Amino acid sequence: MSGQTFADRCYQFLLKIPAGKVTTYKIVAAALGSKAYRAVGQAMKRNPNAPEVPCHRVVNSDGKIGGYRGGTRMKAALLKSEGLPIKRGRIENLANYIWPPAAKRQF
DNA sequence: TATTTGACCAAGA
DNA sequence: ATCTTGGCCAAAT
Repeated sequence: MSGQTFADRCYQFLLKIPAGKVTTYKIVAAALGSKAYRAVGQAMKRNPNAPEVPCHRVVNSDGKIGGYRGGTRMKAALLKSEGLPIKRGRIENLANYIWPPAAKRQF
């Protein structure tokens, strides 16, 4: 069962993310049971299975867009297309769009 | 096998 | 608010 690499497991997790939601590199790594937040991003750059994998839905923990193979500018445009409020290269109310939903109530 | 690399994160000399 | 530093992990070279 563990025939896949860490990167492959990341792709599967990203596929679970619904449109309009985003996640952070740290969350993905934690969901896989590791702290390799850096290895997650590395997996995208090295082998971005794109466009099969929505790697554009992964942002930084600070709500920043983070990096992208095609440029942060394009990544922001894609997220905007998903309905995410991006201001000056940053996502506002990130906790409201993060995935998986952490807080029980976020009013 | 050892070294280097990053689409990161958190804290602050 | 910004920048710097250190740490962290897996995959590539």
